[in-house]
Amino acid sequence: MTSRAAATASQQITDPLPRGFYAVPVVELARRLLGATIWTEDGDGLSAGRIVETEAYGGPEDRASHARAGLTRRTAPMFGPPGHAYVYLVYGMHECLNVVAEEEGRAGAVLLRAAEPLLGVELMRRRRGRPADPVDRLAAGPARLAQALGVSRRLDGHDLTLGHRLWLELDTAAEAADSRVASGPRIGVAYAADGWAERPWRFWLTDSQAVSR
DNA sequence: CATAGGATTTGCT
DNA sequence: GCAAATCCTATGC
Repeated sequence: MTSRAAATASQQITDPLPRGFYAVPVVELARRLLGATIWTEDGDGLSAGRIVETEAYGGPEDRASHARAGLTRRTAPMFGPPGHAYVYLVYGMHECLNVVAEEEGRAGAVLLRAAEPLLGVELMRRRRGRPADPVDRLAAGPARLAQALGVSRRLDGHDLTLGHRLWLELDTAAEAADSRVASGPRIGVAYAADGWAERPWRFWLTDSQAVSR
C-alpha cells in the first residue's frame, strides 16, 4: 500500500469534528477537547495523539489572551469562525497550536498543551530531533505537541473540519470522565492583571503521564 | 531532583 | 525597545 493510499484509508475511518462542536465558549471547549484525538498528515506520514491538557483563552477582556490586543494580523484567526487553527510563534522560536472556539466575530481559542502519542511515534521523535525521548514526553508541552505533530504557522487558519492535513476526532467512548479532569491556573501568564492570571482555565487528565510539567 | 539562564523572532507599546 | 501562552542544558544539592 502506498503512503497516499494509507492516508486515504485512515481518513475514511476517522470522523472530523463538525463546526458546531467548536462553536461554544472557550472554557467549555477546553474541557470537551480532553480525550479527543488530534490527527496530522503530511509528506512524512500520518500521526495522531490523545489530547490530555488544554487551556482556554478568551477575547479582548481576557488580559492573558493574545486577543487583548484586539483584531490584528496575528490574532485574526481568533476572531474568525470556529473550528480553525490558530498557530503562533512564541519566545522567538517555538510554535504553538490553538483551536478556535466561539462564534465568528467573538474571539476565543483553546491552546493544546499536551497529548499522548497514538500513531507515528518514530516520526514524532524525528520531528523533535530527540530519538531517545520517552513516548510520554514527546508532546508534553504546547511547543513539543506542535513540533511532534508537524504543526507550524503554515497551518495557521487551517479549517479543522475538512479531515486532511490537521483535524480532530472524538468518539464518545474516549470522552474524559469528570472524575479524571483537574483544572488550575494557566501557565506562563503571570503578567495578566485583574485576576486573569489566576483563573482556573487550564484543564488536564489526572491519570495521564503525558501532561506538561 | 531543583533552579537558573540563554536562545531568537515577532508584535505591540 | 521590551517582553513574550517555552524548552533545553548546565549546575548544584
